[in-house]
Amino acid sequence: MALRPPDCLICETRNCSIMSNCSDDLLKIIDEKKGFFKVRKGQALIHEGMPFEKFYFIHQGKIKVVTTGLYGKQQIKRLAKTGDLVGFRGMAANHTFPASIYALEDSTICHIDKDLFLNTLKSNPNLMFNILLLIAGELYKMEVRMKNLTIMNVREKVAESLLYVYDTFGHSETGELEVSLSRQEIAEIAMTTKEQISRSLSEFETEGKIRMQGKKIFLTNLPELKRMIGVFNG
Amino acid sequence: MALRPPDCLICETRNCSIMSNCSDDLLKIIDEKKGFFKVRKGQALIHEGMPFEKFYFIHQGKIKVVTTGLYGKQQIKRLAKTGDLVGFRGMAANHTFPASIYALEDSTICHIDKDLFLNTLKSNPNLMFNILLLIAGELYKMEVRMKNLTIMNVREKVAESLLYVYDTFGHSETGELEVSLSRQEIAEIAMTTKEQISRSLSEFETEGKIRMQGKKIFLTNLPELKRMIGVFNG
DNA sequence: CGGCCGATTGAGGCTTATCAAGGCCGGTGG
DNA sequence: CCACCGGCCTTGATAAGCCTCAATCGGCCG
Repeated sequence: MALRPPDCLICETRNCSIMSNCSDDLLKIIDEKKGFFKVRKGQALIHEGMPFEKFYFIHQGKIKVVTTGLYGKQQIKRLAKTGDLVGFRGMAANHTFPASIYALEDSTICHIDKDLFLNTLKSNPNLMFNILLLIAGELYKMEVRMKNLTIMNVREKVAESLLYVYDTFGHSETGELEVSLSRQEIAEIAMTTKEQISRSLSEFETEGKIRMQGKKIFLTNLPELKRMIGVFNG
Repeated sequence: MALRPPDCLICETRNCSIMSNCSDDLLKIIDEKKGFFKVRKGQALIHEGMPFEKFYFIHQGKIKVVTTGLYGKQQIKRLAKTGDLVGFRGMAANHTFPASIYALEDSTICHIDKDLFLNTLKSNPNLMFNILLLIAGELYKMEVRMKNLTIMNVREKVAESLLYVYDTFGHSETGELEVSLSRQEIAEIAMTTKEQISRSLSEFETEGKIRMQGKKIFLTNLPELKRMIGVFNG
């Protein structure tokens, strides 16, 4: 369990991440200044309300972003995985983190100082433009999700959430979701209750839309699930 | 009703808008290339699904951003006014506009070519950084709003929507909302029905939270409204 | 003055959250 | 190896909140 940080220049996530078109010189600076740590499944790497001081990259793993709303209700705003940049919402939210982030499995995290990263951006318009596109994309996805969650009924929200997990964390060739989530966690994604998740999943199984086996969930009929939420092109 | 476009260099919205730290040279280029038009109350300036080709600035007026969801349900995603940049979500949404935009009152609009604006950004890191912060701010606000709309009950959503209109479009010294919205429109902001809006507004009036007079709505007790939605600091 | 459109108010029914009971499964200790 | 325990999941019953439909009201304009 060595804590030797990975080398940015040969990081396996470099090619797919936002840093893909970052020059070697720039990366070398980031590499020297970056921090690195591990988090175990279930542990938090960011606590809601903490001052915003760093940007975080998921070097390896899966995380959930959780906020607390009225009456203490928990909501999973977002899921992220290896290669994703997280925590940048602190930039806009009065320089505190608007949400907590928990590891869904043992994960490794790199982080760099806020000011260093922002200065890097300013001296590198291409990188900044990529970040801009990234954030604009997040905004677009969030607005679509908001539209869905405020209009859909429970069954539709559950279907949408399953597809969201499927798209975000991937799946085996049998359609099995590559993450283990409790009913409560799925409920916090779909903005409903754990009982409704149980009911909907049971219904979906009898309707042949999914298959369950222990804690595993297989999406065996994607077109049907997509049709439920108004996606008609397979 | 002359259609002479305003001069960017002396535009009254320059100081408060995103273009505030744009150099005169840059503004001169934009000024020469920009388009300008008027739109009457109720008319659309952007139609959902249109190809994304321009960025739009509200030179003068008030607008609503509307999307259509499952079963044709309309939702008002956002309100904007004089000086605001609108339409940039098309950037992320596969280069089509994800929403329609309607004028809430007679308004004047400036627009510039997408590529010209993006090139301007790339050659001006400070401006790009401001746009980045703007978008990050929009993302943050959208996430807060999503949390609210998915957790709150109807009364709370109506209170939240009234405060949103109040903050966005301003108010007279008597607390009167400076915009005229139908019950249906308020419902599309709060994600409920026009009947529930009627009921909630009547209740709020008897509870002394607001006052109504014809089509006018006065927010006469802000602290009470804010307390309803969990804002305790006055 | 009449008609039309939006707002209001009430009644009914549907969806969903909540509460409660029972089942399943994995872990632990006898 | 088996019994027990606790946590999570499932399923059912109930109740509350909300949407829908419908009737009435009120203002505005022709």
